[in-house]
Amino acid sequence: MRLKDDTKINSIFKAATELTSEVGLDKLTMSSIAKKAKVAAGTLYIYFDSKEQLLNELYMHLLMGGTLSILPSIQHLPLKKQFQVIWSNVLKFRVSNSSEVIFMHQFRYSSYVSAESNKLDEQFISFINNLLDRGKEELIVKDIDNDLIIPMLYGYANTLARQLSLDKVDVTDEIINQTFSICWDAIKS
Amino acid sequence: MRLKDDTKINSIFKAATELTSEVGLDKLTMSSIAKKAKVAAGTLYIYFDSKEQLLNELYMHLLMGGTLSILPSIQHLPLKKQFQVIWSNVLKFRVSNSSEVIFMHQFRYSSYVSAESNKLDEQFISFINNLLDRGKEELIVKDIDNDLIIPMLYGYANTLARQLSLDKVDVTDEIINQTFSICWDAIKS
DNA sequence: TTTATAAATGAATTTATATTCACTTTAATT
DNA sequence: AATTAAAGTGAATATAAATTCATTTATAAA
Repeated sequence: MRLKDDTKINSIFKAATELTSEVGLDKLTMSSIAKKAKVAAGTLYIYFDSKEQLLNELYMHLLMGGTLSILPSIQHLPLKKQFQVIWSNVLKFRVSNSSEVIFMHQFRYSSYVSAESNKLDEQFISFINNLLDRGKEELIVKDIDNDLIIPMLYGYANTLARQLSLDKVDVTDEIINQTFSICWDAIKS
Repeated sequence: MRLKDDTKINSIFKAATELTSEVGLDKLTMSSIAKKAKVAAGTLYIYFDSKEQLLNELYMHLLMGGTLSILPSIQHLPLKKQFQVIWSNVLKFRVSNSSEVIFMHQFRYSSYVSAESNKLDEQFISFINNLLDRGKEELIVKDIDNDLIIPMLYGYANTLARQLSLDKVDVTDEIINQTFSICWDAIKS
């Protein structure tokens, strides 16, 4: 008997990601994914139960391979340095993977998103939460509810990366330093 | 002869806005808009050429009635105060008009958005640009490219307002002050 | 009142796209 | 090499939603 071909899932994911960044999530069709991935439309249903499942799997795949894997084991570094490493990684990753970021952004606010996808998202938030709490203990982070701080980091990263990608600016060290100084001044006490 | 009924456009806009916040832009259908607005499906096509036009008109309507009208005539106030007034207005408006904000957010990143809608958007950005430039002249704002600063303000406002709405937190003066201190520390030199 | 004209209706049509399925191909197992 | 079970195909089907249009209704003007 024949076995499933893992590289095929990659082509499917790649096709869906690129198409979304080209035409938008709302114009993304199963046939166009199939065509771009060079498989038959029916094949998509061997690997995924539905369009909804395909998109959720893709989202979780990108979240794990990208944003989450970025959280390095940097527990030993001083807090500010940890934030800086994360900021730099997130920004560089996002700008050099702009199709992925566009897909994630559009998917994140669509009605396709499942409970499971949502849960995975919270892992990243939770990591930042811990970092902020420690910063407050060390008295170097403003004593403001994390729920009021995190949207700044999250919203800024999203919006900035999207803008830099669209403008095809490449992320120099100067840009990283300048934008990080904005972030850090925002949250430091 | 019979005349068009302006209140009908309002019901249509209201229905489309609320439905988007309930089910998402990608599940928004012309029939559901018609049903909720208590008009026949065909009636929508008397007022609008297409779904695309309806959504763009709605977006521009919200942008003008909401975000843009928020920019007050406060030219006489000191710069920091101007930012504070705008921040407070934007936040309060966004949280108390969460359906509108959800619609605008989902529409903004959809493929429906027309060149005209895009252009209107830039008015707001341009106002902030001027404010930042003056801040730099007065040496109270960081000497960093506006394109690196604005995404912070814009992304933070979006993400924060969305979060506050979802959590049904109401915008107290304390929240406004705390979040504004985050913004201001971020951009002040 | 009557007339004329445009608004309003909603069922019918068109169009688009997710999903299925009868069939073909592939490759692991015997 | 033969067997067989699952992958792969793509045209056909089902479904859903945008748009049209023949008809009815409301109202401004005569």
